[in-house]
Amino acid sequence: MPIRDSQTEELIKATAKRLFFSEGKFRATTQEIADAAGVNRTLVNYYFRSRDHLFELVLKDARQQIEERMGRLFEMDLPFREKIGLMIDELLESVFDYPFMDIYTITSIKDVSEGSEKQAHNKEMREKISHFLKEVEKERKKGTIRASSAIHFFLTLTSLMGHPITFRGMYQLAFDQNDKQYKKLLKERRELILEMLFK
Amino acid sequence: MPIRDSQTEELIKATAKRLFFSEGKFRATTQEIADAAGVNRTLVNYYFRSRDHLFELVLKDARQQIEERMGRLFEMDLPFREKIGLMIDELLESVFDYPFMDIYTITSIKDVSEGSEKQAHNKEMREKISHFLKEVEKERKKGTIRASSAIHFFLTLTSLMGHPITFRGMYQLAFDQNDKQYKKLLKERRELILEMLFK
DNA sequence: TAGATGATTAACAAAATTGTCAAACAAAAA
DNA sequence: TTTTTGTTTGACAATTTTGTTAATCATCTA
Repeated sequence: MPIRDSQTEELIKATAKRLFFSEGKFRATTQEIADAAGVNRTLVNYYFRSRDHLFELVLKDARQQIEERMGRLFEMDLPFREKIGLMIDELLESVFDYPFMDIYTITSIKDVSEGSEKQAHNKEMREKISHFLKEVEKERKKGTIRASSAIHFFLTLTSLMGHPITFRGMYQLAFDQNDKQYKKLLKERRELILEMLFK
Repeated sequence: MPIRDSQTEELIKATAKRLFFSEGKFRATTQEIADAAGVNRTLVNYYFRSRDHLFELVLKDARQQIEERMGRLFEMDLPFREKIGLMIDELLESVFDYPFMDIYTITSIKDVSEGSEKQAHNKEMREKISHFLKEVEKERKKGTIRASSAIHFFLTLTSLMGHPITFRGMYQLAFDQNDKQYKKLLKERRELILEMLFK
């Protein structure tokens, strides 16, 4: 099958993405990736040079996928409370795909600080957060939100949204719930979170 | 220095604990551990047989350290709100020591489900949580807390307490804060969290 | 002082993982 | 059909990490 019609490259990439960031197997070997994709191990090198190269590519891909969605939301001109509501929906639906994305970020935070490309990603993140904090501060002065400062609002929001997703595996085990039950539980939290954040 | 007066064993254990669960280097090799402790690599094997053996030992150790403190708190006969306040303090002071403890738990959650010893730890955890949930439910019926159910209360509490600690590295980078500043920020959240949880 | 005991070390072997290479293969183009 | 191009495979070498072994060292005790 010449002339680049093979789906193998895409298959390997998708499989690696799932292993790394959906199942949290950051240490998956080339052999494990190849087995999961049902292809010969050498093909991983053939299409992606090295394991590290593949990892970086997939990391960038998954991040972009998440950030694009969230980015569009940030830009929208909506009442503040509605926007936050949409952010919660967004997380519940999309970030659910890669629950181990942010865990990787934490465990590699020291490496993240170094490296020019990572520095850039870093700066971009800080700017986005800074922009969001200003928006929150405006709202806070209007007196519609409970938090005593923009940072506290931000931390409360991300905590309430992120933690139950990050620790999903643990809580499903602890509460003895299957995927469907747990998702339902998280959906119930939408209004609950909004009421905690706003007066 | 014969007759077991060497501090090397303890030094290696402490160093490994720090690397694994304070710095999040779960993959630290025997060589890295030995270097960090300033001893010969072979001594890791001499005292602990294998790397896995050392890891399990240190994991058990760190967990016990955390659970003992939190356990005592659970047992105490105090007004509910005070108890929750103490739990928050506890986390802010002690769990700070091993911020990567729970991250390890997540990434190894599937392995955790298997293995008889791990099954036991699992069951113990579920019983503790179940006991706590009953206590919350009693309180909820009294009408002193906001949450619509014990599980929601539990999730809100752990989210607000845990998330800023889990993601400490990221947030310190994002907000450009040093350790002292961030700890101060977290202390400010104590009252804030209590007000969100209780009427 | 001589022997015993525990601590430390360097050298070695085994296993796992990675990346490269040349050969085999399949389908399209000449 | 033959050639070309891209794909797939097995074999190999290099590297990393681990755990064992035997030798050496230091101190305590008889």
